[in-house]
Amino acid sequence: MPTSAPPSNARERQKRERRLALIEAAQRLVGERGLDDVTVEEISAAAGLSTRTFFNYFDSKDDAVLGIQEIDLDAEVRAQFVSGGPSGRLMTDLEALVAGFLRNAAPNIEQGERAMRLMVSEPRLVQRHIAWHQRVIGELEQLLAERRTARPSPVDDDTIGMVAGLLMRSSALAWARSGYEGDAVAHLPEAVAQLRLLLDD
Amino acid sequence: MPTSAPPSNARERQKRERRLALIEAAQRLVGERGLDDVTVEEISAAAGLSTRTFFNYFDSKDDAVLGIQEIDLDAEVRAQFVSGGPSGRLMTDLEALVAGFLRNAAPNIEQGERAMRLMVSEPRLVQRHIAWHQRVIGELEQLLAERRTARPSPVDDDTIGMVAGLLMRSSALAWARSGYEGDAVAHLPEAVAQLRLLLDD
DNA sequence: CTGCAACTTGCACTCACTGCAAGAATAGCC
DNA sequence: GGCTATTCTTGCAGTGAGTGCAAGTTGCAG
Repeated sequence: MPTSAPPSNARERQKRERRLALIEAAQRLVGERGLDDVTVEEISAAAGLSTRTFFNYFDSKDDAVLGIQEIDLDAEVRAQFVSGGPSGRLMTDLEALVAGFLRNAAPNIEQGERAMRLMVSEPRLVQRHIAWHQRVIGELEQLLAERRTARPSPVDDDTIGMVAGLLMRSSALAWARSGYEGDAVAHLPEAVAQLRLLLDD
Repeated sequence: MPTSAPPSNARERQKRERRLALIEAAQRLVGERGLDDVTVEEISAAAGLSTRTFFNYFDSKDDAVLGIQEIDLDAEVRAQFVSGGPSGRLMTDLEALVAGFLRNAAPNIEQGERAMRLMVSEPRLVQRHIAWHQRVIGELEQLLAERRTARPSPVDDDTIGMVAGLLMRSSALAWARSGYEGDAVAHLPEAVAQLRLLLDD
């Protein structure tokens, strides 16, 4: 028996299934008809749930299409960053941290890919995707405050946060550009390289 | 007679006045009661206009609070960037271009400042602000495509666009941090410096 | 003064989203 | 198995954002 995915608990399993069903229905319908020609009612019905229940799972229609969920960073990655690691060089450690977030971003890689594809045709989703970065950055800024005691930096939190957001999106775009090879994390180094290239003119 | 602000045209003047009245009312009411406890109807009434007219001026309540408008880049700045200038080094020229956008971003500096203040208490506004960057970046990506013919670059458009967005927001934040000294453009070099500092670890 | 174009407004409508309270499913305990 | 506390779903009623349309109103040009 695998240790990872299925929590023996029957309640948790159904919760997960319903969540996935909603995302799946949302992505399919929006792909067919467009974001503004699909109602939450239709999505819910397609997933076999009530409209009201939809909003127990997602804050908005857009969130469901993107499959947005809470991000839970690995405790290990978190602890290492806070204590000034793993390398001691901020930019390098930031890259490791972003990788940690990206790894836990999408539980389902196909849904992540479909979300990326839909962003091309529905620009509003890009905005929501970027807005989601904000939440991650909020989490990150707490870590930064803690890390500062261990290892101060002259760079302000805002800049660090924005660069982290940029790297997440840039990785996702590189992933898309590659035709969705591997996962987004695999394209993080490429994102960093592009950024350095620009800064070095 | 000044060449800049007042277009003798009576229609244009009233349009501008109504627009400003709506922003002013929106910012005041939201400052007093919070974003979710103010309706568009109330804002419109406070500005002496109908609800329907409100939506002839702004796409959403949030846009009015931020005073968001179309960005019109100076033709000169635009032409220079497209033809590979002014310096020929991409990062430097990008900075000049961003300065051009920032200069035309807010016609009224006090309203810009109030918008920044409201973003602190209303996080949703930050998201809308960032979403507005997206529109600017859309404009910018066209310019990039044109510039490429004059002066190719190994850096992809997405990265350049995101860095431009980062610089705009970073400048605004530095401006806020300074206690709103001068305008946002004045803090652009600071934003660039912070970014370089981080990249150089 | 007159006809034209731009702008405002009211009206009716759709739909996202929320709070609440009642009902169904499940977990855990004996 | 049966009982109870908890959690989750759902219906209902409501608020308010945002849109299309058609009818007025206002400023503009000749």
